[in-house]
Amino acid sequence: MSVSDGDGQSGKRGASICRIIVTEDDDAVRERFVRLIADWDGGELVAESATLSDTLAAIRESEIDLLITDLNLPDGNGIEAIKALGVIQPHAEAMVISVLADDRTVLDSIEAGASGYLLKDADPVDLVEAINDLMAGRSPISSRIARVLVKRLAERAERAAEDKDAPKMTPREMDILWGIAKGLTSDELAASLGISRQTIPVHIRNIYRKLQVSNRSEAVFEATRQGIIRL
Amino acid sequence: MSVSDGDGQSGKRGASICRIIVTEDDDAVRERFVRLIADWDGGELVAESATLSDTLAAIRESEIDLLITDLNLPDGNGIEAIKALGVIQPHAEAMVISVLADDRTVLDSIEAGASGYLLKDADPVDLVEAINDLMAGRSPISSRIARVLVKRLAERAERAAEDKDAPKMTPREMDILWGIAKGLTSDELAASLGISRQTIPVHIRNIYRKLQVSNRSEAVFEATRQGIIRL
DNA sequence: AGCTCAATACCAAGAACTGGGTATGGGCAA
DNA sequence: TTGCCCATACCCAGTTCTTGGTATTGAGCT
Repeated sequence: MSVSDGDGQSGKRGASICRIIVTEDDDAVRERFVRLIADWDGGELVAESATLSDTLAAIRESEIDLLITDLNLPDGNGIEAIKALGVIQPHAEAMVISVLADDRTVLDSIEAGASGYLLKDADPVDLVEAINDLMAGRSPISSRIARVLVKRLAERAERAAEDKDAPKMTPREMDILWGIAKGLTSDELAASLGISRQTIPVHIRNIYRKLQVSNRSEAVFEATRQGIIRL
Repeated sequence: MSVSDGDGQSGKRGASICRIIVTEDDDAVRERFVRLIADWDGGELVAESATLSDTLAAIRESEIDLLITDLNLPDGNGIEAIKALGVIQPHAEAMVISVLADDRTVLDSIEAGASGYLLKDADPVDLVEAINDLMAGRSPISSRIARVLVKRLAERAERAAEDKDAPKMTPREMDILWGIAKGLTSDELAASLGISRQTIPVHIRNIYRKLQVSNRSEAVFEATRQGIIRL
């Protein structure tokens, strides 16, 4: 199946040719990639490299649209190249092609700025389709890798679900809570909500009771910890 | 191309046949899915449904391994079915097949517990490969959908990077900061740190200056927001 | 109709916090 | 060594918070 939804050559780079760097220390694999790009009329290979330092040099010296990189490089980690690319040429995309699939590596790559991540395994990778995906603002990602992302996003939701037994604040109490988090005094709070300054302490006491705290700073801390206040 | 890395029928459900529910309100599309599953020898169709309520009933009444669902249902949102599945049959997997690709919908689906998300577009979807992926603990995800997940994970990293220019607190100031977050008064703080109560306000003022705030609750809020205090 | 609860408003006393000073010693870097 | 900064300590005046009351209105539920 094609997990990618294809719409061909269309891309956010418009009609311009995609300038590419390929970094891969295995000569055979790299040559295969290079040939695929050469046979394709939508991209131009700006540089090919087998080491991190060569790649970093190429990123500094040439304008590119796409970095395709392995992670295990003889002189370092491809993630460094992705980070450098994000700093020097923020407009460019980055894609990982690696055998690594552990959570830490995958998440580090994505957080470093990789938009695509293909697993280098039995299946021969259709590089051109992946490049088209990237240039069209999509993210070609192997299903094993995607699982890591899904797991990560789902576990955040689980934590939020645990917070569901958090005390329920009334709308007014939420106003007050945000106010004290922002450091407003009772007077400022009253003014900003258009109510009497005498009413503020009542709400605050109710908040204290619900959060089982006894002053403003502890309330802010607890409310944040319980996810009632999201940053 | 196959973005999925295939290893065929192997799955974490072992040799057992995969029990499936298909929910899709478009009769033609649903029939196509049903036929694909019928022609495949690795799965058994437990139920097919065109509505949310039928699906919820099926989830309650039948043991299943996989829910394949559309989101736009005549009587509600398929995400509800995914949530129900997570509660009633937590062992089961869920996959979305929808035309929707907006961030909110995608993230809600994943957070509800969907492990796969295929976009219903021009490309005919290879359902069987997607099911194999899911049963093997991988996540078949269209590249347009994957982009949403990548974006979300990357923006969290960006925020963490911004935190690096957070003001540096001295060890003592960190003690004080934690103390006020826990709601201690100056006296309690002095006692717990074994220093004079007169010294506390000095540290607090320094903290205020560094965080550019003017009271305890705002300090707790800012310190939390900037990652100086981790929950 | 009666009940509960959120939201509103007011008063007052005592505790806690804030912001303005000043000063000493210790450690670390230029 | 000098200078800077952290940590310590003290004083004080003014402001704000906390906590104890009481009470009215309207929304929602039984």
